[in-house]
Amino acid sequence: MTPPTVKLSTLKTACKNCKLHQLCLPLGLENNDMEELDKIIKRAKPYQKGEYLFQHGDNFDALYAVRSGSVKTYSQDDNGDEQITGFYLAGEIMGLDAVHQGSHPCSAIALETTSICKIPFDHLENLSTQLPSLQHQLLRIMSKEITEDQALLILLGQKSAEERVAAYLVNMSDRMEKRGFSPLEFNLSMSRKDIGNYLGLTIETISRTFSHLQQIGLINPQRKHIEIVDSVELRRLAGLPKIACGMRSTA
Amino acid sequence: MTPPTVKLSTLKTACKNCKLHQLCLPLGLENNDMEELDKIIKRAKPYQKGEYLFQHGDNFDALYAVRSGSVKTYSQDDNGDEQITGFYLAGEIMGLDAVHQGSHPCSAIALETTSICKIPFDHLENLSTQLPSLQHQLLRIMSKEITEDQALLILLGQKSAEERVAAYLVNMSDRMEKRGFSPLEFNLSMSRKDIGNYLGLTIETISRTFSHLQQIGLINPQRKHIEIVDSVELRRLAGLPKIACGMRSTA
DNA sequence: CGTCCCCTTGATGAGGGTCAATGGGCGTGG
DNA sequence: CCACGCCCATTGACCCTCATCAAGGGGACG
Repeated sequence: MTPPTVKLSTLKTACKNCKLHQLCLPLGLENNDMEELDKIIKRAKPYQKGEYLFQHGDNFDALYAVRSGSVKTYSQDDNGDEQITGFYLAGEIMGLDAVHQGSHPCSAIALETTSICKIPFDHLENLSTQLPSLQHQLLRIMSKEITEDQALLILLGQKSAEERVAAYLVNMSDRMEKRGFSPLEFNLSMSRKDIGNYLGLTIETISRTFSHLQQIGLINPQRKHIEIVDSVELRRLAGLPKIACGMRSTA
Repeated sequence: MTPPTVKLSTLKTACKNCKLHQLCLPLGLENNDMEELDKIIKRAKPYQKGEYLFQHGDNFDALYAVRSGSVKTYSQDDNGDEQITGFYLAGEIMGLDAVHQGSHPCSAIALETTSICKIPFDHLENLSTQLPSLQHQLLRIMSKEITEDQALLILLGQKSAEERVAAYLVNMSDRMEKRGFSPLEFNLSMSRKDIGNYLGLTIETISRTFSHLQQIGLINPQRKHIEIVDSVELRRLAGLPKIACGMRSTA
């Protein structure tokens, strides 16, 4: 099932009333600090599927936190080759890579109807000097982004197609669970093509690998809907014996 | 030529007298702010080739800035697969990925005799709340790390062996130039094996690609010593028409 | 001078890319 | 409500790049 549609009333919820605040920037903030953060956050109308949040080269002025829905980000080089660098779910923050250049090095597109909290970066920086716990959390989130990119590097540099797909599914499963959804049955908002690009594989390989994982009884894919049949074995295949270890997780 | 050996006297140079400060953390700091930063930095004796700066799982308490020499960092997963995530030259900063977990997710090994500035992270965080320009620079450096990892993702996800190697050489060339060395003639401190691992290729493929690039008159590799014969064409092959664009650069 | 390690080069094969055809939802319009 | 068309996904056949296996060269260092 897709994440439940969010009523417009809840779209404007303040951070301290937002059920995501344990997954998001406010993590670790006192209540009154959270109110300060809340004051600078802008909540606009939802983006439709396929709509750009920002594009490569756009001036950077704010971070984007997913409130509901999902987003893909991709960078492209001068040849036009595109690489999806991340899928972002509720509570996750985009735009951290833009701080350095002052402009966005990648583009972000909504994968479904998606609502967003925009956090003006200059205000956030100012506030961070006054709230050490906010500065700390901001640094932690950037650090996590690095860790996740590096986990993806291992995947692309060292792993077979099957290992990559298994790791991807395990990662999505863990992230679904963190958001209160079933870890064993969920919908992927991204296409096979997107998954393939993200994992450095072609759409055909993704499709074949899904089929094979189904044949050996690990998953049961029905188009976008994924049922994980044998979570233990899937994790073993992914090379992640225990719980999540890298890629985009949360907290 | 390897970067010139640094006399011990210069090892203890304060930030404001360090010729690297335009490439390093102090970038953008006023002179007296730089002195504040300087007070918290620790400069230990050089690491020998092959020596660990820190290892996967070590408690995180400081960032590591390269003063001279070079370092490789690599992460490993539960299967023991290793992926080199970066090569760090003078002025570049390691350990940013450890902020999130509070322990190092990767290991760092000196590729040659290397001197380091250790920056205790709790002190740095405290100082950052007092010096907005330091906080800003810290965020910029973390952001740059993300951008560079994402450039490597494009390389691993989308590019052929030849394109990867060409991009790697162009990147090294640009970084050498930023440090005042010749961009057309320099020494690689890392082995072919390390380059291969970094680029998601085998040592044999690296060797063959070097040979081929030599045959078509783009480079002239003599073991560790690389001469770039046709920089323009090499950049074109790398898909980087103009100047540097991604991977680890500096500033 | 010998040994070790790193690098180079060649031969072979597999994993996954490419090309092509078919199937199945879903949205749109009649 | 149904029909059409489009897009996404699946599956098969073939091929290419790069990994693997193997052998040999050449510095560096004792």
